[in-house]
Amino acid sequence: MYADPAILDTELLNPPRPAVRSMAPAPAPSRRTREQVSAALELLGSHVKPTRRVVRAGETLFRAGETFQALYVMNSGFFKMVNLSLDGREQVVGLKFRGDWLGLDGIANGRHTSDAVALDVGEVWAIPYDELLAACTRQPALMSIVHDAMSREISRGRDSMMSVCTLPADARVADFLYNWSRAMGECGKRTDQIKLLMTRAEIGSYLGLKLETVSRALSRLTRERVIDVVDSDRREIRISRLESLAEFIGRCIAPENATLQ
Amino acid sequence: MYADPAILDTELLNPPRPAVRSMAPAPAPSRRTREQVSAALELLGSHVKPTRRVVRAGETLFRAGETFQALYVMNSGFFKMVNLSLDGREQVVGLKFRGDWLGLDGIANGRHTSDAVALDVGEVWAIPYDELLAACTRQPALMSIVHDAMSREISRGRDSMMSVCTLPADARVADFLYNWSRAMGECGKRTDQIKLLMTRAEIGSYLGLKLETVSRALSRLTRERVIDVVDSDRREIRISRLESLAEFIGRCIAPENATLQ
DNA sequence: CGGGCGTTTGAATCAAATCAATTGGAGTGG
DNA sequence: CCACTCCAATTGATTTGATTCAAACGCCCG
Repeated sequence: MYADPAILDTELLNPPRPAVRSMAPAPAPSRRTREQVSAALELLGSHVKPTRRVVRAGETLFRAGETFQALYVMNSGFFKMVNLSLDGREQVVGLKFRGDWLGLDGIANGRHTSDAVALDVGEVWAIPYDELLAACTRQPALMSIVHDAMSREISRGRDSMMSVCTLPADARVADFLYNWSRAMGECGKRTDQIKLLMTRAEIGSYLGLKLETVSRALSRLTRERVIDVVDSDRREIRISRLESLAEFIGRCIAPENATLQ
Repeated sequence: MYADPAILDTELLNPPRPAVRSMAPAPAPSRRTREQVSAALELLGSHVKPTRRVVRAGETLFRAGETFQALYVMNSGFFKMVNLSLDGREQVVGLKFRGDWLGLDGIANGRHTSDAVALDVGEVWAIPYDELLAACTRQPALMSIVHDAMSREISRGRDSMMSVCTLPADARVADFLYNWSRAMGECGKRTDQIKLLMTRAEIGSYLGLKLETVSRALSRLTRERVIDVVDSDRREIRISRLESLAEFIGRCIAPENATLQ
């Protein structure tokens, strides 16, 4: 994404690649469709009997430290995953949408390692882990679904890492909006107007920024007509064209090329 | 880790927790023993027939964009995972040690999303994914191993995120050394003297820092007698006491408390 | 011996954090 | 209804931690 053919493959950290490689098909953006998610949920519902649970905004599904015994699949709603280190540092380390699984990090540990906090009303399906394992051996398709979910979480984590480590503040916020909008698309919701369910502080936490920096970035995006803050409480954002967000990011990375050429 | 009872649970991003919660058992640090890893490898070897492959330093096991068809389990050696975005940003997004799995992010995609580059000679076991799936249905214990590996990768990714987003540069480098040393322990190697197999630039990339910043951090750690650069090519690091690294991190977070009290 | 690369270190610069003040709702209670 | 507080957000001024730019060193290798 945000392709800019000007700069490509610095070969800084990697052995030189074969020339063809730049021509290789773009790493597929791991897009899921609403239908795929629904199909997965359906399969799941028919092979295990998940306990449906409705959560309201602010409720906590589980907390770090609690013993792990069930996974949760989101049927609707939004969650943030919050990590707290022993020395008191706290961070939003992930955001979850429909079709995502919660609690995967607990499998290896026997304990959850973060808190799952609902950002809105939603429904999750609780699946005791041992039951899931049993069902997976009977139903290989189910196993694939679980693996896919875990794999996707790994990829997303890396993308976040990339964003945080290689993008300046403004671009990071733009990237955040871009991804949120895409996620809405995957849930079958509108992508051109999104409701941020977090405070600036929470967004900042997720992006490794302070709340003032997030606010300034949003102001700049508004000033440059990339977004509109449709208001009431400043959390409703209109995105005219999704590509303009990508372009904005490109401008942040390769500045002053606006005048160039 | 790096517990400092002074600051605890800011409740900034979270609903207030029940008071007992601070007393809950510390989130288990997901420690693996050398024996656990060996047992897993053994089970794996006896239920699928992995193709053993020896890689030499600098070799690439797979590249982003290649079609995914096999997973790789490390029996020895070290790998870095490198992501390259289309606009030319490049980053080391993960480090892998014995017992770790490579390529998990490809499952959901059908393509690998990063390059796996060996930092040293090592042996990996290649396991075609479809064979693994088949074996998992026959052998539930195998499935658990795979899930554990994925789960651990998810947790580790979040830990990295925490480190990058909430620690200042010096502490990040210290944390990096701490984790590397722990990882060596899990491989059954010495933890008090470690050989960094990366340049400062690579370490910086992994930590979201520039190479000069990494260098300065290492200098400071040396000056404060937390580490020794045992030299030749500056990559061999002696760590007298692992706890002093944790203490150093604590000092970075809560400065000037040295004089306080 | 000379060139290249990784590293260290200093000085200048810059992006983001910090500090601080103001606004504007939402909710409360008189 | 208005005065009140509380909290999220915005914006400006200032500071600071990390980057950038630059120079120099040591080491390996042809």
